Amino acid sequence: MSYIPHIKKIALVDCNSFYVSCERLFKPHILKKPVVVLSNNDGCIISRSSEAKALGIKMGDPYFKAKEIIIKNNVHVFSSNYSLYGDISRRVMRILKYLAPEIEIYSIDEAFLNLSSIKDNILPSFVKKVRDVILQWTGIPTSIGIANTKTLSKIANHIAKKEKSGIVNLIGNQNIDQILEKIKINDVWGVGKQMSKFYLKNGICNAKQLKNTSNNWIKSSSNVLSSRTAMELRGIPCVNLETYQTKRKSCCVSRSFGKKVENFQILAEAITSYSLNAAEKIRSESLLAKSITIFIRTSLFQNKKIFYSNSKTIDFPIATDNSIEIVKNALKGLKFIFKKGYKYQKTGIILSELLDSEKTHNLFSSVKENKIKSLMKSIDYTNYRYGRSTLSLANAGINKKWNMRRKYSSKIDTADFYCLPTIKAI
DNA sequence: TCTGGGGTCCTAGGACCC
DNA sequence: TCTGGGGTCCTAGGACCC
Repeated sequence: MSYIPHIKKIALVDCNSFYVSCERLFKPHILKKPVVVLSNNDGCIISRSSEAKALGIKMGDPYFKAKEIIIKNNVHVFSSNYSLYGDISRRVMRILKYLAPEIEIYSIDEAFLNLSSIKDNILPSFVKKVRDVILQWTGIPTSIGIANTKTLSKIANHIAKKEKSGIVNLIGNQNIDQILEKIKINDVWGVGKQMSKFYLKNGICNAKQLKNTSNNWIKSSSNVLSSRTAMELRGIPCVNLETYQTKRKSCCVSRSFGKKVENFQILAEAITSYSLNAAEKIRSESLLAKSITIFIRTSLFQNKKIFYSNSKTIDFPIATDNSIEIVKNALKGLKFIFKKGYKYQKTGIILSELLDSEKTHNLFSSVKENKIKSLMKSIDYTNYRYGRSTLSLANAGINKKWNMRRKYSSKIDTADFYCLPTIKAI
């Protein structure tokens, strides 16, 4: 068990209904109204304003199932716009880096702060300032939970969401057991669907009960991660703060189709386009891929008898970031697993065993390879400058009829000059 | 008609070796 | 004829996160 003594105070900063808050930035008229944001393809509900939550709309609900409530209550609906959310996220994180001594960016809308060096007497005013500055500079409301461990700071944050101040500090709280008793077992960070079911079967229904369960029993009936969670509930830090950004180990690009696809050529277009996308991504992070996995599948929600899912992994002879090489192998893999007569719903590729290209030297690098490198560089620059897919391979298709649905896009993007919000002078 | 996408880590079990 | 036991490495699949 790893014990991490230097962390004493951890804050979790979480943006409230982040995607909804981003959409609201440029549309003040939806500020107090129920709003939801849909996943890719307008499939599921992935962000809800508090007003939408109050209507009983659940996280992850398929859109078509919630449609009735949505129409009846005049809920504002948006397709997701990741370019905008990513840009706003970067702004929030920049502020946190500026204000906090140490930060771990945990997800697009969350960050852990190490506040161990901040004295107890100024902690409340410090945290309030963080919250106020983010709101003032970006317009994004946040909640902040403070505790001795990451798991407890998650719980503090969970409670802070309902507080008017938006801030909850559990450090030194004498009634911690009473608080943990009110936290349902499936709301504990690190306890998912399967473990909840198992714990409930064994009479462990809330965070307090998990905290008081023996480590040995947890470890033997589950794994080390679960026992770490229990330790963290006791206030013993076991999950470290990752303050430096490690390079990713894999890169996946996949999408569901707007309409089911049977035709090989259309699948090939999609796979080509996703491969180009992934290749560009790893180049921008100076990574090289050692292998590629291509996968296709039919819908999970239809007739199980006609379900087909398959994948193929191909190793590159030499780790690469070359778009042409990656596309070539992706199509080879697709040919291998494609079966006629199925209505495909989703396809994608995963580049894995990623290496840091700055640390990798190829003994066989040649003049030809250097030429390819500079070709990739100019493609990336052009696409950065003039918009993605300005330069592409003909194989990726021009019309992209298979592209996903985005019926309710706000078409605002603070990261793209041509999609900036405009103000009409009257 | 319509049910997201992108990650990480752990474990069990097989293959292989001595 | 009897057919051991312990170690490592790899991979697929599962569970979790947002």
